[in-house]
Amino acid sequence: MSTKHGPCCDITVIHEDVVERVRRSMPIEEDLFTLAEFFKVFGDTTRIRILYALFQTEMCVCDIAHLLNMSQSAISHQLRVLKQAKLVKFRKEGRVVYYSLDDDHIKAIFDQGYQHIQERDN
Amino acid sequence: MSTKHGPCCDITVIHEDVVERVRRSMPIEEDLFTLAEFFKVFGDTTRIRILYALFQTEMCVCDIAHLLNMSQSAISHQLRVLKQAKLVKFRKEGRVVYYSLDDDHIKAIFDQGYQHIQERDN
DNA sequence: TGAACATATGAACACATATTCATGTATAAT
DNA sequence: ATTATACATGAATATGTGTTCATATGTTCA
Repeated sequence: MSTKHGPCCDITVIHEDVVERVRRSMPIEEDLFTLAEFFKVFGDTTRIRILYALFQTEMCVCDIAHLLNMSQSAISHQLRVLKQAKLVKFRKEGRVVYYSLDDDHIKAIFDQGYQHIQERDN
Repeated sequence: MSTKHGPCCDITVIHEDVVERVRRSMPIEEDLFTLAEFFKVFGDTTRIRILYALFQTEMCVCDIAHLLNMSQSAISHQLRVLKQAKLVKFRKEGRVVYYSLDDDHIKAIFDQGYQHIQERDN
């Protein structure tokens, strides 16, 4: 294992060879950004609660708002985020809009998250 | 399907029965919060990049900083977040601190995320 | 047509968060 | 001991984000 030292943009590097090898294995920047953006959607309690609700059945906006004890506007804004991430889809029936899940991976991702947390908090 | 209407905290409810049924199926508030907190950790490009680097090998702080072309301080702060989430562990060797992954689910979660994104962006 | 209603949306505000900067701590080397 | 090094950390700052408020849009019903 090399023990080279050297500054680069004011940063000391200890294992130049390791850094180079890892650098070549890294996914492209754009993909990493997209992945982070995707997980950011799950990083909010309100959106998590909406998704868990939709695991059970499709629901209209005002029912979700009632269920979560939040304003219709707040829910609508969050549904837009979920819609943009293509995690939910919707159908209109008159003036009522019913939202439902639009992805099979959500449950799997949640379960993986739960597993980690449970093992972690022991 | 019932079509009851009624105000609750200024919110109209259309399907009272559906709301009640879903409410009973919801996980407890604390778990949903914890899960959101967990996913929040993945919702940042820097942390995602660190984790991808550590998929390859353990690395010390300054090497990670060099790899990602960021300051030592910025990396150190983010490593603290990853450490608190128990996603990485570390070992000290003199003054050098080597970080590595501390969870088997990370790769699986990332793969699920990638799958969704790939299917979505077609 | 007009009123009521379900939802969407832009702007404002409050709060969270990522990075920088300065500095502290611990270890190694001279 | 003193200096240099690798990392950690608190404070400050800038940027991002969630909710509220007001209002717009589109549909139903009288």
